[in-house]
Amino acid sequence: MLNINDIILGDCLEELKHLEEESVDMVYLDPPFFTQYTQVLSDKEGNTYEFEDSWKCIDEYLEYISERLIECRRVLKKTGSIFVHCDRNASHYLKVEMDKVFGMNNFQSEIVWSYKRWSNSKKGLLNNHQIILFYSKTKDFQFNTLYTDYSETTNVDQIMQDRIRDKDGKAKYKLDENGNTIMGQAKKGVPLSDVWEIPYLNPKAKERVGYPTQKPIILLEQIIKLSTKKGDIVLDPFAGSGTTLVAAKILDRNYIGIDRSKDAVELAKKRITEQIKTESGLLKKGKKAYQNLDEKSLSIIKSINAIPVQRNSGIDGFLKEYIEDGMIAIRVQRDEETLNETIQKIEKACRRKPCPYRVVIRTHSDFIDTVNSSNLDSKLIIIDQYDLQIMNKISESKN
Amino acid sequence: MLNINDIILGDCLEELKHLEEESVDMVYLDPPFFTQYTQVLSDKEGNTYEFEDSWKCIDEYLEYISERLIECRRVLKKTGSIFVHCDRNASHYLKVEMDKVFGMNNFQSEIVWSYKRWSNSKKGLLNNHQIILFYSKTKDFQFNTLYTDYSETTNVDQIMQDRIRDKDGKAKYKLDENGNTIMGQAKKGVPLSDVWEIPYLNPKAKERVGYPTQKPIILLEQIIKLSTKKGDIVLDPFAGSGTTLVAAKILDRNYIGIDRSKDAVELAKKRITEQIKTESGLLKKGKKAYQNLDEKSLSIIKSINAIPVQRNSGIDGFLKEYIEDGMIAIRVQRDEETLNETIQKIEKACRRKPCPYRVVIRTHSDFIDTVNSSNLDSKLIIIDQYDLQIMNKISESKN
DNA sequence: TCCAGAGATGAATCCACCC
DNA sequence: GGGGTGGATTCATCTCTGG
Repeated sequence: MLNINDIILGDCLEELKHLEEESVDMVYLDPPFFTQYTQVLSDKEGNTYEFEDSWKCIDEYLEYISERLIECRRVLKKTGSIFVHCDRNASHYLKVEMDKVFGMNNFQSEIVWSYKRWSNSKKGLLNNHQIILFYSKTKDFQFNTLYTDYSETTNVDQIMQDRIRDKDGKAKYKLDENGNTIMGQAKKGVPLSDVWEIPYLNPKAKERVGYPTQKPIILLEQIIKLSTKKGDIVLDPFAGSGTTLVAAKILDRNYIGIDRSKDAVELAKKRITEQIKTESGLLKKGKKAYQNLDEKSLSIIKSINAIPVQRNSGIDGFLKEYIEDGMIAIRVQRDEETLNETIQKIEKACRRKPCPYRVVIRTHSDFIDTVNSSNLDSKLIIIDQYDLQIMNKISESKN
Repeated sequence: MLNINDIILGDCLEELKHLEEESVDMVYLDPPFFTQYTQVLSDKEGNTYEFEDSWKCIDEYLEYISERLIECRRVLKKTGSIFVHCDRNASHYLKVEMDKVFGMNNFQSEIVWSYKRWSNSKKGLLNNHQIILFYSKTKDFQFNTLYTDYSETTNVDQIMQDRIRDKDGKAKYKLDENGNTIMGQAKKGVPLSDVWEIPYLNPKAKERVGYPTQKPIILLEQIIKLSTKKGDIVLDPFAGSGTTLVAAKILDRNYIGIDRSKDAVELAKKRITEQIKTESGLLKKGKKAYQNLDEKSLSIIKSINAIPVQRNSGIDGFLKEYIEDGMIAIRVQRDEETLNETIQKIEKACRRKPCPYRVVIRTHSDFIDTVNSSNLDSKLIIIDQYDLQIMNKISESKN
């Protein structure tokens, strides 16, 4: 018997044999990838982690995985599930193996973990997702439906209102005696989809322990919440830096971890005692918190040849057109702003930046005379919105 | 030889043999799904469409696909690519076949088409994505990088400033001799990722023509834009309702479509001729198609205080502001129009209408001198687009 | 022509610092 | 102290070069 809440050093094929059958509630499997050479990756302290994943061919790799999958299935309870993190180049072969071991009928979902990431010059599309296969052992698997917020375009009233069917089977809103719609019970939200947008572990995140391929804790938390309840046992046969185990501990689940690398086991043990979880501002506050551009300003920026920029309170975007040695910053005057305020904002934002020219789009004519023209240099360009220009020309033509 | 810009009735395996090798720039393949029974589906008018996709076993299905894949590869140019829309249940087997036919090295991307869709609550995660495999014929494939906006969390310094690396590989902002930051190169935005969030075709959308598994036109447009240029040939061996062909037509690509079903071929032909026959036919296909065609004009109209009008031949919108005895008509110059043409169009459209003033927004500077100014009266107002005005002011300031 | 190793890449985002 | 902004770090990278 393996101890619960421990990380074992060893090959999971051997170690799993010490585990009783049908004793585990969930398995998260993040196996080494299929690369045909030995990879040595190192963290910032200079520790190296060697992946001995040098397989002669894909079949040898698949046999390696398959043997371990069979053991995983054996130790899983009848109500258990398994989540397999896939290699981009071998995911399809992996799924074929999964079908063999767990059965096509027990395939539940192909989860897409999608994220934005720093780019690097590449011909083709940016690689911004990974696949996690979700299989159950039987059809009576444990599953907790999670709910997300309704999408912004959904008509909430429509969700809230009760409906009945008339005699033709058509659905209608239920009305009370006064003809008003009746509100139904508040619904919980939309059931979780199989596409998960979770930020990639940032280079500067405290959560990072330096282990390559480290996954965000939130990703594992979501998997654990879906498939287990408190007190259940989570197994990670390729524990690595121990993210799964940390997530299990945070959520009051029990865990068993196995890894071949001594460094990894030590790192994981240390990590569990001092859990550090990054508070992702992006997930917590949402994208909206960073958006400084309202719909109108955004449409103006986009209508010309310019790139919008959200996370800056003074600059709305840059012209794509390039002048000698610099970019041209643009700001659209907001409805509640005087022209002076708009100018101050863009000037402040550009103060320490190499902006040879700043452009303000004036959207309304109030307070024009409050602009202190002595402060303006020729590098600040003020352009009137089209309708202002049109009205000007019309009054000119009348005189 | 098959004719270009036509839809052929027949099995693509046979028909493709009439096509010369290395003659096609892109193949979009949306094969029948692997279901082990005959599907009969019907549209809202009660017409039924029968799919004979009943295969005895997965191997038979794969052989069927594989034969056709080989033909597709043969007709593809060396610079060509293929996009295969995958069945949820057979995608992995399909990818194994693709690896065999096109080679692992020519695998470019696994595109995730993600969408939000209500569905009956089954146990498990909502199935909200589909996979499109992107392979090229050789490594010298044609590819046009598309750009998207920066993330909300990106700060402007990242975009503006150049960096260098010291000998330890650490990145720092580049400074000139005075300690000021140095400008970066012109930026175009973020290269497109492999996760595409495109709304699933609304069942009630007018774009829907009743044929099952119809794909949104934007999805196909994106694929075509990525992999082909104007005048290239797009092949769809399972053309179905002809979405690919319509998208190709809209983007000035040539197309060849094949389908086994007489109904499908007729439907696709009808859809394309409608597309060509009346310009306003586009409008019937919904707002999306309209927006797509004249996105830029529409965003300019929307960015000012104006009401967009449906695709009149000469007028894009009217100012909400009212002058004495009439409305002010606006037209945005199209990329392919000279200023003269733009003026003629709006003047013609306004001839018999009470438009005291007409406004033209000039979007590019070609052919300016061809305007015969003697024809212009003061009731025609020409306004430059913001970026033209900005560039003018900048050159003024330099003199 | 293929492989290995060196060198270039560039935006995302958490964190630290500043006002 | 709280909101906003500048800085730093990263890539189971990607591309190019030389043997």
